[in-house]
Amino acid sequence: MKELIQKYKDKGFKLTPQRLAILKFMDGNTSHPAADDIYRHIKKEYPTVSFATVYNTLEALRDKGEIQEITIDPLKKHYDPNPKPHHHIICVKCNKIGDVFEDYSEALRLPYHITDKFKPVGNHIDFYGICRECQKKEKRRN
Amino acid sequence: MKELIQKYKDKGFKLTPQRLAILKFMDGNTSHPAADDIYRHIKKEYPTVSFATVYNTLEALRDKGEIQEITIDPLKKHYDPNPKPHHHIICVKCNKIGDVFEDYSEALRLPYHITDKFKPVGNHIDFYGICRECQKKEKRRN
DNA sequence: TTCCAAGTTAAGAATAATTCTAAATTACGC
DNA sequence: GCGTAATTTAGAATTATTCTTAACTTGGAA
Repeated sequence: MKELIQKYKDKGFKLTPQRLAILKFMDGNTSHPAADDIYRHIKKEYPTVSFATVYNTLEALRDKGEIQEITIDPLKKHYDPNPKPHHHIICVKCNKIGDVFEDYSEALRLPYHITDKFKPVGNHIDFYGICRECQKKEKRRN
Repeated sequence: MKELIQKYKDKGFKLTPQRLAILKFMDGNTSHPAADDIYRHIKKEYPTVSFATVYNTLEALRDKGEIQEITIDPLKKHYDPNPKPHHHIICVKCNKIGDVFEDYSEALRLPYHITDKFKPVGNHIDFYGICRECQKKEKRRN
């Protein structure tokens, strides 16, 4: 906790109570929350918090490379406090998102006719699947 | 053209002029248009066309497996008339999207601790890059 | 410790993508 | 040509996200 605060102060990140609450919520969180999940959680402690604060903070953290914005759910962005490059798997039924830390970088080479047109700067794999809970629901329905 | 019509008739897809215009626009289109690109194009020929028609048609085509909905641009969905599984590369500056037909399927195996929790149903790689035009713009700025 | 500038917050308006509604219209098999 | 089921339209509604602006904090400097 102290480390968390120090880490951000060192980076010239002004620490307001709202931001601290967001940082605490995100720290080690593997649920890949969307902005409104974060908003609803922070609102319990700071009932007057606004969406702008949530989005501002997420944007600042993203720009500092502290969190990742995940574009896998067509409905909305999700956020991952783990800044290490990794991949994700999303349940096509309920949209739950899981982490995939496997390293595929060696395999993901682009052919010349692509690198000729685009200078590569990164990649991300969207895996699609059906989570255990949704598999169970499917069975029940039969 | 005749084949295009027959193909959809055979599938029990009611062919209205608006739908035909959308099909024609999409056929062989590699620009990965978003709904409003399609809307603006169709509107030239059918000035009274509505967004609902565009979205309805895209949804129907997606459900029939004729087009793919691409979730790579955090701002909006894009559509690809090529139903064959493949990947994409997006320019992080201008959001232009290119196709990547390389086959990485052998490499994209998921570890057991993931398949234990999610039954895999597919995957898609988002490559990020900077397109030639945006590279040029960057240079000019220096 | 107090002060101040720069950055941050809150409320709500604005924007943008997408979906929904309900009534009018149309495709197409018979 | 008819009837029905599907489709279209206009516009309202919804949802995610961004913007605006005035009031308020934070943290460094005096």
